[in-house]
Amino acid sequence: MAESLTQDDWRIVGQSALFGRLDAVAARSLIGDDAVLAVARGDTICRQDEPAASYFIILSGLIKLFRRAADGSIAIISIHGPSQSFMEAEALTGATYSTSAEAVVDSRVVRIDAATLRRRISADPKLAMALLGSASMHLRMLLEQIEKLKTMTATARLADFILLLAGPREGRAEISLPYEKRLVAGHLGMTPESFSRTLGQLRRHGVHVERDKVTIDDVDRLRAYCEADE
Amino acid sequence: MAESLTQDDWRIVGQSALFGRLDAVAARSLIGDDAVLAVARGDTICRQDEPAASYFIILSGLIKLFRRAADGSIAIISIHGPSQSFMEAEALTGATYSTSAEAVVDSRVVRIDAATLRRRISADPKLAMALLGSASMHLRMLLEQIEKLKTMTATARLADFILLLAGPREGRAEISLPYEKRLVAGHLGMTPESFSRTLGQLRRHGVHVERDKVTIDDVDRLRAYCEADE
DNA sequence: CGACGAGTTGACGAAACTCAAGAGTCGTGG
DNA sequence: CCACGACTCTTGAGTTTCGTCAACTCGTCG
Repeated sequence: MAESLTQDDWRIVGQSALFGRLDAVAARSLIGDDAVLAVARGDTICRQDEPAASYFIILSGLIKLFRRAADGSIAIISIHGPSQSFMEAEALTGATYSTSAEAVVDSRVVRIDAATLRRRISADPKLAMALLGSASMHLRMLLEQIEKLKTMTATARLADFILLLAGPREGRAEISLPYEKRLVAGHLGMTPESFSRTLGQLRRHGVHVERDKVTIDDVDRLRAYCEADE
Repeated sequence: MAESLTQDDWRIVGQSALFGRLDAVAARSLIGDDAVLAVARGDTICRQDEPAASYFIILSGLIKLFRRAADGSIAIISIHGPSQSFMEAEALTGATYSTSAEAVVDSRVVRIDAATLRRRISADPKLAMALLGSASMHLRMLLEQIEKLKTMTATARLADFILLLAGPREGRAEISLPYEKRLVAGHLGMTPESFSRTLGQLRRHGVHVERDKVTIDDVDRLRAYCEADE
């Protein structure tokens, strides 16, 4: 289960918002030799409401964060990929995990001990700034998500998501969905059924789907629709 | 426009998550003598996407944070009261404000310079921890909000909100809405019309409304409904 | 082959928004 | 003191959106 980091792993850690501005020595001193956690698809990495003893950086794979509501239904909060970190704010403040984390596909993550981090932070103000930057980024992501949930229809949110995948491209674009459709649906706050229908409706705006491949006839046209809704 | 802090003001600042664990001397050194901003109802304190030069602590009144979407519609993110801080993460990381802030009623806030804070943070690791704690708390609030938007119906969200106001009380409870109904509606992600109707529907569950006074016949019954939805 | 899970599709109903009109409240100015 | 306008809140009617339940297809894997 526990391994040590490869050369490639260190490169990915170095690209993270947390360690990007830290020198390699400082980074290595925070990460133990047996810090790598290999998790299979469906494995739980940490559970909502349990004490936050560690935080994590993703080396490979995909991790979804979700919350379980009082009535048992679950809300997917976000889905993260390589070199992204999660649970740092919880671990640092000694709180409980505010979401559960589960591997969407087989993944590898680095587990970093919170107590060690807390000791280091007193000595290194740069580390504090890095953590604050990361927390600030997460705040921004969540704010955007709330804005979209409150102001956009499900159709618009889906179009927006596809456009996010398309990136800054123009004209025709072909992309593949990064993970299962039911997950995308949950991420966007709708049911798989609605997702399927909505995707069908977008055909009218030049979006074609086959399997997990999505083709956009004209990115700008879709973007225009998305902002105007209509 | 600019005043200095009264004795009471310092007390309120001391109760904030940011300065609660800091000694008074450290707090005073961060806050200038003319730091108090008196804002009238409707005044804007800062604007989304502008560079974050300061952050704020509320002394009195109510401040709403909101985002303007691409299509012009606005999403209320949160509403804060005395001794709560906002924009600290943005100010500290030198980013732009991720929401706009506007006074809901006549209010007084302390403006704190971000550059000063950034200098201090290197010297005082406690300050860094206080800021991280505050950011972590905000993250938690937003997560909860996303969970509720994704899993609860508007009716359940409204019931939940009323229960929040009722606090840990049991049995019969009479409370008054903290601010205009249209604001509450926006906060819960619905239109004023839906809010009005939904409030009417809750009569079936022992909720009576007159003006801004809300009476709950049996808090536990409402709580049960809220968790089961039904 | 058969079981399973993901995805799609259909039918139906409930939830929520829009547009529109009306009631009540408050402050201002004549 | 009253009339007016501005604003909030409510109510009504009609429509759209979205979730639910169910059946069915399809690909995968044993």
